[in-house]
Amino acid sequence: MMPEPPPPNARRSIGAQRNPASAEAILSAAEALLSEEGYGGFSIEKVARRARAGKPTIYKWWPSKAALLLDVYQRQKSIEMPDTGRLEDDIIQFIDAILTHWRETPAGTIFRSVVAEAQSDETAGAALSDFATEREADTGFLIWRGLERREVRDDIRPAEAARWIVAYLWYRLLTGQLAAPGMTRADVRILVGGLERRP
Amino acid sequence: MMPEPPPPNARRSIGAQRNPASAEAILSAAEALLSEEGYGGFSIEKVARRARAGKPTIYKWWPSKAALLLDVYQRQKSIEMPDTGRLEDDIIQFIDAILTHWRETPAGTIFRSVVAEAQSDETAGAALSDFATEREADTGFLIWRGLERREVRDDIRPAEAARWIVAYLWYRLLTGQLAAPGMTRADVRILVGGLERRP
Amino acid sequence: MMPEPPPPNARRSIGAQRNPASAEAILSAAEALLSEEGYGGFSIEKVARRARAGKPTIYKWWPSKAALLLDVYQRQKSIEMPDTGRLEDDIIQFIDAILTHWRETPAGTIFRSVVAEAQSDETAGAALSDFATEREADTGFLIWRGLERREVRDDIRPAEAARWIVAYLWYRLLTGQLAAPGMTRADVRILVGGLERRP
Amino acid sequence: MMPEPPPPNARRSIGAQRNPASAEAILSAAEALLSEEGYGGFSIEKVARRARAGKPTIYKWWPSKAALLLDVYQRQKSIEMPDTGRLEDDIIQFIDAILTHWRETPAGTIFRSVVAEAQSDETAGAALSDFATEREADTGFLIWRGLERREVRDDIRPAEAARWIVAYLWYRLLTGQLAAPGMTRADVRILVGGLERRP
DNA sequence: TATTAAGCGAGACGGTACGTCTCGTCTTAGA
DNA sequence: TCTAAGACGAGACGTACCGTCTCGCTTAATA
Repeated sequence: MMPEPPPPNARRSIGAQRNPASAEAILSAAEALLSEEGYGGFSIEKVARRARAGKPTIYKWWPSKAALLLDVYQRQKSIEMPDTGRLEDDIIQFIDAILTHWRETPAGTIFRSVVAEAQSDETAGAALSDFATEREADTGFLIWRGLERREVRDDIRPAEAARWIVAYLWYRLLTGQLAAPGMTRADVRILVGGLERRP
Repeated sequence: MMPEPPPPNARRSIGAQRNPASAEAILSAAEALLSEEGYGGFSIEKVARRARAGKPTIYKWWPSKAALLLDVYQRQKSIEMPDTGRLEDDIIQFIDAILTHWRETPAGTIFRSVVAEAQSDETAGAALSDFATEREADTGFLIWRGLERREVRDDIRPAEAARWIVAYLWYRLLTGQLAAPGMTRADVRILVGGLERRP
Repeated sequence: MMPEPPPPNARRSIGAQRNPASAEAILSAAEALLSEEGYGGFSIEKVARRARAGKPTIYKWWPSKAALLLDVYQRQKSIEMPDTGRLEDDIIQFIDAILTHWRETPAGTIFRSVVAEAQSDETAGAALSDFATEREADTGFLIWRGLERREVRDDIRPAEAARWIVAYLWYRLLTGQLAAPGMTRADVRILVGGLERRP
Repeated sequence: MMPEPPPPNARRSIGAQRNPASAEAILSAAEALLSEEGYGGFSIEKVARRARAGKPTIYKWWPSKAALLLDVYQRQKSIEMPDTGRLEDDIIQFIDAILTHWRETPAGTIFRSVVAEAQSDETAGAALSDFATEREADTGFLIWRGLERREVRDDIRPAEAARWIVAYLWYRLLTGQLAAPGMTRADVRILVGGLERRP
């Protein structure tokens, strides 16, 4: 009935300050859980069990499932921008690198979870919206470099153009089309070349 | 101990066949619930209560939450294809019509729910993937008409081009950017005209 | 979507230990429910509702309906052994006291429920069997005192003789013959005096 | 969606009259179900499935689970009264014969189910009470023959004395003490000889 | 050096929802 | 008119999580 003393090797409080080992254990457990069971099998309860952490400890630092998911996603390593010297190839390589990353690491599952969570949690929704804007800006660098190289039309604004790329990436993820070799090249040709017949 | 007989005006069995009134009541209740409380407040339990239906009746016909959500979404009325005589305006009007539809009817919330559900339910995932392909084909009609009118480059394949449009629509929905007047026009200009500097 | 916090006056956790107030509320609710609706109207669901307790709280401490019923029965106050100085009167008074107790308090309904439950639940079956043995031993005290007083034949073993009394009590309960004044006296005469014609 | 035609070998209506084959199939299915799964696994639903009968057909002829259980019990073959020429042996043999019957055929399980059902169903309760009275009368025959043989005290009334025997039998059944060789002999000695020390 | 204050694990708590089972009623289609 | 079939509203089953609360311990910062 009385609480057992914890096993001697357990993490304990380190005083009136956050224990980084706990935060680390929780994030790792969440990541592992997501990659093993996906969003459907993800719960704070399981994370706590796996991390040997108390639920209130989790809620204290991440007030919602969404917050924890976002933190887990932020931990994933980011993708380097390719530099082939040619816009079209840059975009293709960038897209394929991200799709591969999503396919071969937990990152894809984690991000799908964030998107799902954002549909029912307003905080996550706002965070996702901000994140999207940020991705547009980052990705805009590819376009900006194309402008520098005078490959891209002068009236193109990098972030707006990048919006198409980000949307396309999410769409591939959410529809489960992460692995479709060749698809990217054809699709990117359309975006880069436009739809209009040239005079 | 004995189950109460239902009130005399309740829906009853109409024999060894599905009662369409129940199906209707369930779908309506689900739609109303989604539009009032969103995906987060959606549960089979609440749908059953609201529809005055038994849970087993729901599970009998829609084996998962995803199946019910998809059926609710299919009930939404579809959008007519605009025909302005000009590809760019067709696309802009089409996108804005859908965004408006999503913003002003429950359809947006419902579809966000379907997407969320698809991230944890494999069946819904497959259905969403199929649905996406279907939308690409439908939307491809706009491009095809542009080909007919010789507005569009000969080497463009309608469904592939349409994929960009569908992805863009989903992205606007999922990031909560349903109402951004003017945004669509600028973005579509990029897709239609392409990124490349003309020689 | 978010679970409502319980009303401020509700029972809450008192830490990582069982809250006796909850246990008490649950047992009381179960007892009240049984006495009002009988075994047929008894369900864990109703007990939880009535006790304002969560179902999992009940299942945590009483893993089956049978366990809860047995605990509720154990809470009933026990009957004092009469001491009239004469075996036959002791037995009659004992039997009538128990029948009255069963008739005028929830105890009778509760014990009938335990017996019923024991017919489909193995745990309850074993518990009932143990309980019966215990009752035989307890009731044997009446016989033992008769032996002490040299009223009872030397070769009688108290618990065996008491088995007849316990069986008789259960039979009266299960056949709904709790109130039949005079019946007990005649029946007990048979047990005490035996069937055999004396030489 | 439309109901399948039944398999060609199914029992069908034989017109505007009760089909005895259905009644038989239902009773057999109920008996088999009880003996295989016990009272806990017994349900009208399963009986109907097993008998390939419609639930309304069952409810039409047996208005409650209790009624069906009682009918199933009545179908069991009855036990012959032993005639050893000596009261005590008659009673021992009678008791052991019934316990053996209950132990080795479905009859024991069925009767336990009837008793359990009688604790929540008033109809079954009344039927069980009547049944008990009937058993007392039947069993009284043993005592009556003892009277005839002048083995039994003149003031003993057969049905009352038999009540002890019936109670004892039920008790052995309900506490799961069907198989305890030797127990019966010692216990019956007490009943027959009485508790009182002879002067 | 002693006290306080926060963090920590553990886990109980009131709840909601899950997906399944059975209840007893009802209607149909077919013989 | 009776049958098999099965849909129906109702509601209980036992389990998983939710987010909150309290406990008893541990430790760093403060007094």
